[in-house]
Amino acid sequence: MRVSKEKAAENRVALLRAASQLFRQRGIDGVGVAEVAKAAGLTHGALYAHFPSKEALVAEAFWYGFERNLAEARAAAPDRRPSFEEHLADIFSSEARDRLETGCPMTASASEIARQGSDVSARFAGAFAEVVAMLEKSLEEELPPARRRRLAVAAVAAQIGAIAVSRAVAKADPALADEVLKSTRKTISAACTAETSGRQHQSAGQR
Amino acid sequence: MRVSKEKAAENRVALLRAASQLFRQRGIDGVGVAEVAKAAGLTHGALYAHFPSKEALVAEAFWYGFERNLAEARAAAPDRRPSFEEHLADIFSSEARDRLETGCPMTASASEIARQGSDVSARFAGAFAEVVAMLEKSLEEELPPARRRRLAVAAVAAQIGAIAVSRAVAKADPALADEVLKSTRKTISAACTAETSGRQHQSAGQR
DNA sequence: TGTACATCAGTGAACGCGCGTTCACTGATGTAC
DNA sequence: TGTACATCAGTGAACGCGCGTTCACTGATGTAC
Repeated sequence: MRVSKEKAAENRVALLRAASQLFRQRGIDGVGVAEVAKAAGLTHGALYAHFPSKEALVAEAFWYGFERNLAEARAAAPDRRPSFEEHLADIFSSEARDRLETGCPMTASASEIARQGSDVSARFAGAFAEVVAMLEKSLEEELPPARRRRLAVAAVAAQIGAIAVSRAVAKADPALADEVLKSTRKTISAACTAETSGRQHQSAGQR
Repeated sequence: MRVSKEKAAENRVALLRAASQLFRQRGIDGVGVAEVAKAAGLTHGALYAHFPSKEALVAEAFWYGFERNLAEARAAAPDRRPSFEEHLADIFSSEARDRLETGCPMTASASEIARQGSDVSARFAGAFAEVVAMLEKSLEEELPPARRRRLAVAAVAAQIGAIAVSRAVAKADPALADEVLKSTRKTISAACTAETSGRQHQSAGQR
């Protein structure tokens, strides 16, 4: 039976939300289209009225989950811009690790993305660039542009690795899981301090 | 038909090698037991004479692939111990990124491991600890134990993230893929330099 | 050393199940008059 | 505003296929005499 345009749009969002959460929780290959549709209150056939294939759903759901988290983070602190250290405290927290199905889609699916199509790869690259830009802004008064960018890129990559490792060892060695987050965060933080203070004499010897 | 004990042992290794390569290349959920058996020159039934379940195969294959790589790396430089910087150049290289099916099982499956059982988690934790120990040794003359360990843990976590991100964005943005490796490596390297030179005054203000 | 036989690695059919995708159909929505 | 009808979101059966696992069977190996 046909459904109003508003209801159809709602259903589309419900599909994206269900897909995004399930993919983060159990992996892209670990969840079928029928389960996604069911979680959204629909049948699998309806899904194909909104997305041409699972691959397309994966790409859109990745972006949906990412943007939603980013918007939420921005809404949480609307007036002031968090410092680099505050960002680090946030993204390297054990809460960020334990929040699987509502966490960042990049950290949830990092090693699976490489096996997806170029659409998904493009979305991942876009999300990565947005987070890097956010961190760069928090370093505006601390470092010149090139060094800001280098540190921001490294921080995001290191965070994705630290969370993935922390999750991977959590079952077998919870203490190690916490240590990984703490050590990686402190090391990125130390690199930032080093760049900030020892800027001039280091740039002379580098190239 | 029964087979000699030597042949059976060879077959077991063939299964582990095939499983290890295929899982790294196409993901744990992306490869079935029948395909693994076929790649090893056997039928799927034979696999269950060696491993009680796919989960068990995953755990053993992970460890097999990891140990084999480590042994190879050690055999490549038997007389001297590589420096920290040499390790970094090695593990953050674009070759390490592009060698998917023979690369490190940790970087290949990072985000998938969290969804596996505790056997696999334990193997991952063991592999992580071995690589950390190797890096710690390369820092023996540079830093006191606690700082060695912190930097080594951070370096391995950051590397796993950098390779995963580099692979994820490679299809959509090859330049970004290279930048991620380079920036993360330089940042870890900078943190090492900072720890080495500014050791004393920093440890006083810390705790 | 030669023979009889238990062992067991490997085969391949079969199990129930879920996968992604297609499609004829339904019936409320939205539009044209 | 009221009526006729085209549109199309959503349904659910069906497609071929591969999944992990089980099991009766085969026949060379390895052992006991």
